Amino acid sequence: MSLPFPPVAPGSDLACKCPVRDVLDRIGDRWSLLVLLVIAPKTLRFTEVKRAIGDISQRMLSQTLRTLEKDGYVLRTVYPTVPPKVEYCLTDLGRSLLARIDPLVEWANAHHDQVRQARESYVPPPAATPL
Amino acid sequence: MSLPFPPVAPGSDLACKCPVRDVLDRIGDRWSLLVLLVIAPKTLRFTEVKRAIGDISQRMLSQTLRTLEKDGYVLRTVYPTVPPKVEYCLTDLGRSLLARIDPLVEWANAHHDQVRQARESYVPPPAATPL
DNA sequence: CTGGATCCTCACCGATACTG
DNA sequence: CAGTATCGGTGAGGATCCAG
Repeated sequence: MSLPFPPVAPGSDLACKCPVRDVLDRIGDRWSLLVLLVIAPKTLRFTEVKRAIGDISQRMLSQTLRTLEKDGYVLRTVYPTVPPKVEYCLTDLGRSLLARIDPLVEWANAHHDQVRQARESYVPPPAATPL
Repeated sequence: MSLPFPPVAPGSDLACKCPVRDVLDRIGDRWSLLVLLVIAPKTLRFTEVKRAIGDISQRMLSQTLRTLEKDGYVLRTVYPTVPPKVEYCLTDLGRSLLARIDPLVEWANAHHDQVRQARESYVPPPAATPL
């Protein structure tokens, strides 16, 4: 089998975690990827990240940044000032990952129209022959 | 700003849909990516796809394949035989997309250990100074 | 400013049963 | 074999309040 991941027995503990799922399930969530892209160009503060994305709750941003930091993609720097100041930037690992993601972003921008067109022109197969 | 996507006003209709979100939110769901990877090497039948992934319900496989077909990534071919036979394969668009995803998969396999290690060695900042 | 704690809702998804 | 329909549990995530 040349699959990049093994089949998972339905009953098995999900902890099996093939690399593909383990890594991509994380950055595949609603916000992680956007956060990585936002802080990629330059180090940003919490509020700046929030503003750059726009629609993201404080809760989710905090949570997402924490996970990204935990996975080693993001470096969190705290300045013990008052009011507090916290900066976020990519680690080498984060930049390494993002290098593989950028082509994907470019692709999305380039082929977005094509996808939208496919959606519009799609005709669902007849569910069942009515009388 | 050199961001690959614009900020989204919190109150705004989500239909704004920048390409990045529109494309990646879809394939970023739990199953789409796995399905694409599974049918990439060769055309497969419904049951074969299901078996290859292992833990995926009939419902989600059906639903995922339908969406992928609608977005133009997957071609669905029905053979009017009995019992019915339906085959799924990638379209050119699907292969084009997958070409940008494969590097990501390779990266995941290559750096999985590094990520896992980062997670283990992570120490959360003290929540608050206890008495 | 930077979050943590709580509450609450809704969409996701699995299980099951049924059809062509 | 290849799905659709329905039901119900669960968890992601938004809103809000509070603290350092």
